[in-house]
Amino acid sequence: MTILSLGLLAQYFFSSLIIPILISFIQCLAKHLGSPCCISLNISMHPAHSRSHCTFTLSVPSSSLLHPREQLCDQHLRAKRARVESIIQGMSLPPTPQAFDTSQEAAFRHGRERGGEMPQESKRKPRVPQQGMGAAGQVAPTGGSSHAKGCQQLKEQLCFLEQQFRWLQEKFYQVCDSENAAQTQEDSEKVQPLPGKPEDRPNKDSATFTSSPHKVPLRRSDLPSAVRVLSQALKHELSAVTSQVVDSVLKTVWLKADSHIQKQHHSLPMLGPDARRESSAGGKCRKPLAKPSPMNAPGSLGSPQAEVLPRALGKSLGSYAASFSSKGVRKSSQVPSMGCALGSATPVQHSQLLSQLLGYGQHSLWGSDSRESPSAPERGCPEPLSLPWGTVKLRSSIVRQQQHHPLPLSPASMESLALLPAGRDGHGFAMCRLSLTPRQMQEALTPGHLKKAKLMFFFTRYPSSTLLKTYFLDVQFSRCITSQLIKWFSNFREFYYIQVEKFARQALLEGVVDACTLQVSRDSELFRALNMHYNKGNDFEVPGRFLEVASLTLQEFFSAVRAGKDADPSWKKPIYKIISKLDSDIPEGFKAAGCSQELLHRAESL
DNA sequence: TGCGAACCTG
DNA sequence: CAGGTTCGCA
Repeated sequence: MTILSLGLLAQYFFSSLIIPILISFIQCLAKHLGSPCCISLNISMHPAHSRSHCTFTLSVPSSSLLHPREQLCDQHLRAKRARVESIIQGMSLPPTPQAFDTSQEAAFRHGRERGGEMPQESKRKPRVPQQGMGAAGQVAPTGGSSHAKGCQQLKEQLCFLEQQFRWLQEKFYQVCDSENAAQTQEDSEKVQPLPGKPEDRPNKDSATFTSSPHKVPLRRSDLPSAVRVLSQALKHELSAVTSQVVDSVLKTVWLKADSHIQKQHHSLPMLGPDARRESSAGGKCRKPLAKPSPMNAPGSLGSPQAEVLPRALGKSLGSYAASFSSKGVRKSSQVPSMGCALGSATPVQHSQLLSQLLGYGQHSLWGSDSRESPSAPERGCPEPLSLPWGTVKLRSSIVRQQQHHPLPLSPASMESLALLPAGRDGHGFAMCRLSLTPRQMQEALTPGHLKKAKLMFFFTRYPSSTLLKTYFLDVQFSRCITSQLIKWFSNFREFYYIQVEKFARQALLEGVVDACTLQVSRDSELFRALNMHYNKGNDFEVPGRFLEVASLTLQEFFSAVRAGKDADPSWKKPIYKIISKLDSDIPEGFKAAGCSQELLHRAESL
């Protein structure tokens, strides 16, 4: 009996993330492979350290594990890969479709149908994944003993898995080490996996894991960005590995399930291109919001997160912060509480994801029937956190609802917004932030964020993505999120320019001669239209600067139209250029955590 | 070629 | 407001 003992990363991530997935899949796999190649799964979680340590062992009959651990080297993997590739080549034979029999097969078929990407998938040429996915993935039955082959494949999967975990573990410590030079030696010792002595690991891991994940963040309450790097690096790696695990195990089961299957082999659509695309570093996200993939959660952060970090924004209170009145002092008790509550929904969500992928109902194999995450404190965890991942589209309707029922904020209620602790520098926020798991930052934009963005438009019409990241600190930025925010402002500008142009033409028709006479005041129709759009309910005092910008925009459009420049298809470009230089600083209050939530909460409570 | 912005549409 | 397309730039 060969034991693969996988020393895991901090329980925080694995017990809630990886373990449930692995357990579920391997159980599924074991069930499917049947007795001759039975897999015994032994997961021991130390009760005393249930939140800090766990051991995960996979026991596989030695008959199916032919290679010693030493052979996990790259050369071996390459050899296997070459072999697999040769199999694939010999596999391109006429398919012999066969009906699915077992319930699981039906489930897989279901999952594939749900994926709905069969046609494209079959066209897609086989990917050549980087992390050895190929070795695990595309093995086709050649008609021999499927069980034997299944076991062989399983063995390879496990080897691969172990390698992945080890790599991930090292990654983790690398980040930790970079954080804490004092611990470098000690940690690096622990990181070194000792293949020959799996039994040694639990203790070491235990010692390490009980300290690192908790100590590091808490000790560095003054370094949120550093912790952010850590968390995001971890998320990225976890996602990648998880995705690969899922892919490889599913493929094994799938191939095992239908030894006569054919074409579809190339296209195992189960996880489809989405999952892979999402998990691959720097994966595209062309349609970020159309089909929110659950897998986009933590790991789709292909973007260099380091970019986000330089948050040492020098910008002080903008010259227009005056638009927020500034009396009264915000009580410390009002420190934004957004996201502070710990959500333990992760495993559940993963299970749901897996269930759906496999075509199971929500109440099946994974034993998860709760749709809602364990309720987080209402105040601390507003709506978004309890929603399933990435349901941005869903939220759009929420936005609409709320926009149709605007609840005006009293000027007084806005005061505290301006006085929110200046972003993450508030101690409470820093601590809160550090206690967030990667997942507890918003992974999708909420109605509150939209409202905030609209108000920000009064200050900046052309925010850079960097600036947006600066002002949406509670958002887990990904390529998708960034593009959505950018898109929002694009839409805002579109509406803005359309309105201004409309009024400019109207002024021209009304016989206005001097462009300088066109001034936008709070009484003007143009302002009302704009205010209605960006500040519905008039619960925010629009900065005077915005009136100046609007006036200038109006004059520019007026002059351009009067000069007949609108005959040029791109006659607006020069105007855009002018206006883009008129952005002003955004009040620090907008940076505050929970700012966007408060905007809505306040509206709701009034 | 990839990206961002504008443009158009629903 | 979001999706899709086009265009210009690097």
